[in-house]
Amino acid sequence: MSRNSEQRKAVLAVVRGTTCHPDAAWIYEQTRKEIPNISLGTVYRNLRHLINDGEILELETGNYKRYDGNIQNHYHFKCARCHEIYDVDLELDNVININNEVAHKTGFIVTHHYLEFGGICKRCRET
Amino acid sequence: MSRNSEQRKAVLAVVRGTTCHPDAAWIYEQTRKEIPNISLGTVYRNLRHLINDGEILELETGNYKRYDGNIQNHYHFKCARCHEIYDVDLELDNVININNEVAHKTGFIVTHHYLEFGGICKRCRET
DNA sequence: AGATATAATGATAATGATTACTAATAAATT
DNA sequence: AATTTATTAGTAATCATTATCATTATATCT
Repeated sequence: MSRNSEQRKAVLAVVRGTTCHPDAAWIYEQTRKEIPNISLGTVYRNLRHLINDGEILELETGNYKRYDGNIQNHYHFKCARCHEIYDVDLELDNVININNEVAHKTGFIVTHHYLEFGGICKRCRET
Repeated sequence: MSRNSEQRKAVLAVVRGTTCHPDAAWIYEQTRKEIPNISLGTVYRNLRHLINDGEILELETGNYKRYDGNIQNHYHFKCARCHEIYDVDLELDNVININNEVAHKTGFIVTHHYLEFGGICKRCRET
């Protein structure tokens, strides 16, 4: 049974409190401002716990994982130059029903989809 | 300048010759059937080279990377139970223009998108 | 064809992110 | 208060990937 420790609350607050899709090292640095002696292993353990509970999302980004406190359905844009991940808050109505379309054609159970755009972000484009 | 070694040709042939979206270890095992003393580092080096040349694609899958010899535009389905990746060869006409839609709304340069479906595949569903 | 330059290789060491381990701690229950 | 057990800090271990380096092989240029 979950005990909702101070460490877990701190990790969740950090992930929920940003839109920068941070990695574990950044979350570790931030939580240390509240709990200076927190262990990096504790951060990883609580991130996994929060993912299993559906409280945060995990993003697969090659060399390391990043985390997202926004569990609402939304899309991402990843800049190929600075590697920053931006939220794409578009209402893509024409994307909504493609789960059903794929399910029908493949015979698979389709529960979700992940859509990520790639290119160059505005800030990188202007420099 | 590229020298198109036997090792590179073997790695490319292996990645092109399957639809299973293999990881580096599997590609290593397969190429060893042709070139028994090939080094794992050589496999990694050539995979990276082929990616930079646009001859194969790299898939980000959490703990390790997987590779795709199909560079045509297509989508994927990842089974949450067996973790197999299937090609989704649908013509999703309504998805084609979303790059432009996102570019217009964000001001970013949008060159591509990656769309992955998730759920349970047919084989896992039936067992 | 032979000489030269340099890309590529095999073997192994190093790296970096993540996970496992362990003894100690702290919170819920009795 | 005693007991149970999840959680922690600290550290070691793991695993995929990358870097290093001496050697080999291939393309290019006379």
